[in-house]
Amino acid sequence: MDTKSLLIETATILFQEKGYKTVGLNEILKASNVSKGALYHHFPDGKEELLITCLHALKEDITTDIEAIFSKHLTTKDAIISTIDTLINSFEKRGTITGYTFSSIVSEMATMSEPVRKACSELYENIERIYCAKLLSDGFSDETAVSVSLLLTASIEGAMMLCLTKQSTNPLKTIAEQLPNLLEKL
Amino acid sequence: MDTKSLLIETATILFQEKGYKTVGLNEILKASNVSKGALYHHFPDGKEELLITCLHALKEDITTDIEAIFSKHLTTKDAIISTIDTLINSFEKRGTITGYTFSSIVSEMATMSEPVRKACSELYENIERIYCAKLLSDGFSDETAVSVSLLLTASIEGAMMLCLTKQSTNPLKTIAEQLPNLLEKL
DNA sequence: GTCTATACGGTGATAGAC
DNA sequence: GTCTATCACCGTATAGAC
Repeated sequence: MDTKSLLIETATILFQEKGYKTVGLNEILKASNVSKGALYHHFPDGKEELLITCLHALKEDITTDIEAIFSKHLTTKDAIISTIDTLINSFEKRGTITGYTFSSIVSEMATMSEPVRKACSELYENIERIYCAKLLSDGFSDETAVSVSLLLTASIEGAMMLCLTKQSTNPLKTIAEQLPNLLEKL
Repeated sequence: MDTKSLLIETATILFQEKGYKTVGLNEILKASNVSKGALYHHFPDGKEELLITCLHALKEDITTDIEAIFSKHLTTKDAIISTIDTLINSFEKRGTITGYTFSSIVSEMATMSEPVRKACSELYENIERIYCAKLLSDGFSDETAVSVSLLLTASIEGAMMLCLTKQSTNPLKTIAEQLPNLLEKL
């Protein structure tokens, strides 16, 4: 793999696991066996440019993954359960959730850097768009679809936070039980 | 006010607004007009001890505030709407949410420091306990009350994250519309 | 209890050889 | 394109006077 891709890949994992400020350039460099000079060659604006590039790459990956899950299931209900299952598995394997969340980056950087905030915003919008499309195909009205897709995104993101805090997958499991309730009874 | 309380108060606000790593000791000291020597007199273990103390104080404050709101309303539905309204007002006034969330600290520190993780965990448990008690008094079963109180906590926390990202209060407003739906149709 | 001055490590970033 | 050496700066933490 080329140096730039390697940098993006390792940095993405580290940022997701530990947040932005916590991860130093040296840590990324050591983990990827790349020199400081090479990094600044590919990312002249340094750490923040690297982060934004990571977020863009992450957007593509997440979109692809969730779309794959959603195309495999007929209803939003089934697709959401399957999505949450994937998150639970990821959490049980790695202890942290990588690949789907970036809450640490949002809460650290949303108020500090406008470009980063925008990149995060686009990411959430993409996720909501997928949920929304499925809800529409389920037969929900435009308005409900938009509202519910936001509620789904919020509750999943919040549940991941609770999983991190309680160091348990129970929060995700609980909402996986409760959310279908909501989707059926609309 | 005594130095120690002043330190806790200003640090709490800054940590909530900007996260843990982002806020330097110097920034806290300058904002509170306290010297470095005084800080290390009151908090010999430094920054992390200060953070944990802040989280404990925050737990008391949040518990008191939410309990006050919940005692003013008859049903969980009304109480939750009122709670979310408070959050929306706070967000519209200050631009960031202080006083109720600490997501930045959770996502930054949960995997890094066990004592901090524990303090955050206690905070969430307190909030969920209040929700749960009200749900029981609404007549829900034990099991549903526990599950729903977790879903409420998760969706509110997640919605605040989305508000931060989108720089809008719409996410909170949307879930304020959707959650009653869930509470009625159980 | 509070102050100032200082220590020391690590940070992001740059320069220049190859 | 990649390396090493070096930069200035800021972080937390400490020491000792008052």
